[in-house]
Amino acid sequence: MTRKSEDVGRNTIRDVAARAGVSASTVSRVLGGVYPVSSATRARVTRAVRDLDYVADARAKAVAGVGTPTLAFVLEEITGPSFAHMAYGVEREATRLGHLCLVHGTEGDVRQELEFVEMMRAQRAAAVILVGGAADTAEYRERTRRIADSLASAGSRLVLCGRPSLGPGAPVTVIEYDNEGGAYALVAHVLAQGHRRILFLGGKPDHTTAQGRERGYLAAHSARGVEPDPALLLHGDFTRDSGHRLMRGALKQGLEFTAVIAATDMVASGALTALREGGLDVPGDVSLAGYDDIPFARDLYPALTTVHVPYEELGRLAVRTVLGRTPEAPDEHLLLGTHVVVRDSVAPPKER
Amino acid sequence: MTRKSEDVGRNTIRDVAARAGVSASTVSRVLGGVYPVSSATRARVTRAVRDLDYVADARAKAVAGVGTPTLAFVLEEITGPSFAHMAYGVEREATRLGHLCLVHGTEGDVRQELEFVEMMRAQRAAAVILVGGAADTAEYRERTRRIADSLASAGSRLVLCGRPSLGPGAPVTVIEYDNEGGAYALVAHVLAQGHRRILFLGGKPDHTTAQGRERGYLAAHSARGVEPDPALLLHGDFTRDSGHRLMRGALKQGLEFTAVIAATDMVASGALTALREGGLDVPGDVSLAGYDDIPFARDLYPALTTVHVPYEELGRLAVRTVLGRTPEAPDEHLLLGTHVVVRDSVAPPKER
DNA sequence: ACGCCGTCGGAAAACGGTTTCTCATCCCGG
DNA sequence: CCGGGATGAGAAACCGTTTTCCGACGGCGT
Repeated sequence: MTRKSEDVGRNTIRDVAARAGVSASTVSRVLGGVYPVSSATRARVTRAVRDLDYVADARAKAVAGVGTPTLAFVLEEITGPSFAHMAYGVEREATRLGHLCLVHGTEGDVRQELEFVEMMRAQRAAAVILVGGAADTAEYRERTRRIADSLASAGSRLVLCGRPSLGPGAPVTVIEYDNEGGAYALVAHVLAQGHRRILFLGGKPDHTTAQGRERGYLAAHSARGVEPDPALLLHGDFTRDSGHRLMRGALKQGLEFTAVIAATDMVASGALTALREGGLDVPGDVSLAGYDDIPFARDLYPALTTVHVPYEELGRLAVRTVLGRTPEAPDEHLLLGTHVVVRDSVAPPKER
Repeated sequence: MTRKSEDVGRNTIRDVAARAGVSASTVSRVLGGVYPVSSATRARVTRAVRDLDYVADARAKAVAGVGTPTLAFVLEEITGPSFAHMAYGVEREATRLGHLCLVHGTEGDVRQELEFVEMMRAQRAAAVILVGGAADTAEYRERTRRIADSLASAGSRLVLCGRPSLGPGAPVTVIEYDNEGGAYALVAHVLAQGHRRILFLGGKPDHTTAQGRERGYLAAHSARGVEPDPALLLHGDFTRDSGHRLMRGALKQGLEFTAVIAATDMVASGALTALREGGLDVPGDVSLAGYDDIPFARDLYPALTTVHVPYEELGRLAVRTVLGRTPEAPDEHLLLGTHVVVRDSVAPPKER
């Protein structure tokens, strides 16, 4: 049962051909499947292949124009739980469809992103999926537009996931979730409980994801006819530590509020700890809500009310959509829904 | 300042050569860097390259024997926080060293793992990093040994990360952390607080990571001269839900214990919620500890005492080590330390 | 007996690069 | 005026596949 491994080693199709006493073309044909080849020859070839433990070089196949192209997934932070779920969706769908999946973290650095995209162009990747917000400046649009064009010209397609879309006509696929809508619904829920002074622990001011959530916060207020106090609008980033720091600062500063909305569950998680350290009970003294619905949200104490974002589905959809398109297809836009998950961290404000 | 993009498109080195009025060899040399080429020619070529927005096909380069090989990272569950940190380490170190990084999730399925390894062999990947425990059966060893050999023969090297190592002589690099030692130290800590009946929420019985932690649990007991009650040794898996279910079962069943050790922080997280649902205070009524030190551990309430595992470093080391080796190098073994992180979830048992 | 067609397999050209060989200049000293 | 070493650049071979093109061979109908 054990394989004759006398002769293993990095070997080519010609080695197989030699061992089977046929030409390289024949080996290729046997392996390829369709071309008519006599069963005797076929047997000899498959035998040789097995003996040598031969696997065709995928890169050479790629050059010859066969073989499935790779696809690339680019995010800011691999360790973020929400990004991890997108990555999961992308990877699962990619392997389901038989594609390899490259991954790259940019650490929010534009230069790294650019460099990586260039490498993907060289790899002739099927698609490059860029995820996560960005500063939506004119410079961003121009730069990303150039990326999209150059990828398209190299035969790859750019996918923007939760990123600001470019002007119309760019060869780009955009997959988004209803970011602002989720925030709106969440804040509306908190307002409906009777809260009127809601602290917002936001992200970076020029980060589009942060901006969208902030817009939702504001829109929900004005829909309800309440004027939000600008002093309650804080900025940091999407990390746990930011939430902790911001919350601690707000407490020390003596800000008045009865509820806190964190821009992400991570932020909420840090804020929760800070509240606890400040001796405050959640939701008894102050209500708290997050965004993203990461798996841990329900194991926090109290279980965190938050907005569910279909991250995995977002990833799956990104690859499914892009693999159907020709690289030069015009821009298209998909929007997935979000919804509030009500748990235990939001309650009506205390009477005073 | 804008690029003349009249002529972009998937174009080859020959297109560039034609436009610059030189031969393909010359273009290659200009791009390659070292070969002497007159500055006039060089200028013309670089100009043409820029005009066409040309990038050499990385796959073709690979076939020709230049270009940096890819490396692959295989894990069970991409979304697991500890795995995510390893992935982060691997990816960071890979890009630092200029390598691309493929990622693949097996969902614990041996067939998927095998298929993927075969693809990596075809890709002529520099290394395949397999992470996460496995059932350490004879069949496992034989299979993995075969994988190692076949990868080595294709010029790739296998890295086992937190996985049972094979017999000596296998062409494998093994990077581990002190799994059992961490569990030992943690349980010793809990015993030192005075606990004598410690519930263990373990993983799958044949999973080596789970086994190691279980061994640590037992060893710490016997070092202290206490006989652990076998009824306190439960099995599940490494998920949050498993912890929740197991804990709920133990409570319902009326098991007696004053402390709980969970096989992972995720398990602890589920267990914590179950304890709370059961009206028990942690650590007032029962102490709780986890394993992995995921970032969330300190935002649980109470902050979770756990064992820190240097996951990111593990990943970085895996890459750094393997890229220095020739594929056929004999087996080598690295062991990283772990340590207990004392937080608030463990206290002395209640007087009774 | 002969032409034709279908089946099978080899030689050679592609794929997009790099690298080795080879050759034409140029510049210099003798 | 001529030999010779740099210097620069093209032609051709190569990397490992696939695919096109073509030839050989056997069977069949007329």
